Amino acid sequence: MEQLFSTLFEHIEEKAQLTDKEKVLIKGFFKFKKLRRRQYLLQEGDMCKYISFVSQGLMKSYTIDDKGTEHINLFAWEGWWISDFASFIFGNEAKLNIDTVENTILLLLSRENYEKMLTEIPVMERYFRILYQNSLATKDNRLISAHTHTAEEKYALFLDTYPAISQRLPQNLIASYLGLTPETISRIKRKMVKANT
Amino acid sequence: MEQLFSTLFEHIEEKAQLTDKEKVLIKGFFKFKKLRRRQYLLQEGDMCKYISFVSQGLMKSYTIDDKGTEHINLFAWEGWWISDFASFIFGNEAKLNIDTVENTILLLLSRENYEKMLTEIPVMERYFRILYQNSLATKDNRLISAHTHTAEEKYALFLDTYPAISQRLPQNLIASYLGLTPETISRIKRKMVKANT
DNA sequence: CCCAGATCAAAAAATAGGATTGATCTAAAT
DNA sequence: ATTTAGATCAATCCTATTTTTTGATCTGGG
Repeated sequence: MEQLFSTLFEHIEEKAQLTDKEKVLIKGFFKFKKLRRRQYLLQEGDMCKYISFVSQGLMKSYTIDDKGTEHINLFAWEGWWISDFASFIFGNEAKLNIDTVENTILLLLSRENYEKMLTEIPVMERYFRILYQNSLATKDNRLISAHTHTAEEKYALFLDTYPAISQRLPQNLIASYLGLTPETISRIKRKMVKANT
Repeated sequence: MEQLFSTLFEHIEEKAQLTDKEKVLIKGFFKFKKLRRRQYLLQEGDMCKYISFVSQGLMKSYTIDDKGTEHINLFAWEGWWISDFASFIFGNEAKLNIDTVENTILLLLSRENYEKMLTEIPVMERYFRILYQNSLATKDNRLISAHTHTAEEKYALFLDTYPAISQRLPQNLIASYLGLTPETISRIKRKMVKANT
């Protein structure tokens, strides 16, 4: 119970200092949620009522095209937030699906508690400002990479950027994230292995 | 789309007559939900905002004890309703978990629409009265059986009472429903086969 | 016209879910 | 005290589902 917040506090304290009093307050704003592997947190068309902090586990958010293919938008593991932001902020229907890749424990923050927390604990303004700023910056990277790199480069870059998480992901999900087919990844791998021997 | 309501209308019309006008009205009160195999509909601690009619598929509701063992409360297949009734009616936190055994299509009825439907379509009062009355009666059966029958009798009775659904359930779930271990069921089966040869 | 990568179909490999078996253990009923 | 029904634990087996790989063929942009 206690320990589930430690990931969150560590994460916050990378960006802003917290007093013990603040920590106690913060805890009060969150709800727990445990999800088994491959469970939905959010489906397209639902309202996204929470932003969720991953305390343990691994999730993905994605869209599904007309052909039924998943396009992964984001992976979130320990220390990441995940939600359909447009739906959470503006209250419209979610365009994203979110589900778990591994069994996951989440800390949920409702819109109401989010606002409350920001007014009652001003240092959290700073935390979220930095958080958003960072994710905006990486989102740009992602778009640039999509255009300028070959399949092999994208894959190598992914392994390089997220070595730990690559281990935890089946490679068809990596493919979906990179906008490639699983077959392509498989062939790239074979080529890479050969090149190394 | 149309056809998803046919199970519901058939089920209602076993208990009360409906005009075409009423059918159109009724449709308006429901939302669809599609769930893959092994997905949650409801978790302990959530609010149960809907009662759900199973249009296709198979679900279970259950509690989890301190040791992490599931105790199945109810199976619901085509033509059954499922929910955490206490949570739906009184608005407290759900004590039950509900998830799918097979891919399932549900018709969801919110508390608000439930009330509306009952006032706007009085014949539905009769439908639900009979429905509740019947489930109360079977619940008694269940309790009696738990005390008075041996494992073998319980299992045989289950197969006999729900021959069709037994086919669709893995036997560890039947075990959990009957308050037995999977091993015990396995041994009973072996015994029964022997006895028949 | 070439080539990176997609698409389609099938097969192979890896995992996960379920069922079975044997070996104890326990509590209630004789 | 002893029997017995059924639980518990651990290991193994079987089967279904997921994931990866492979080969063959197609496609659109440079």
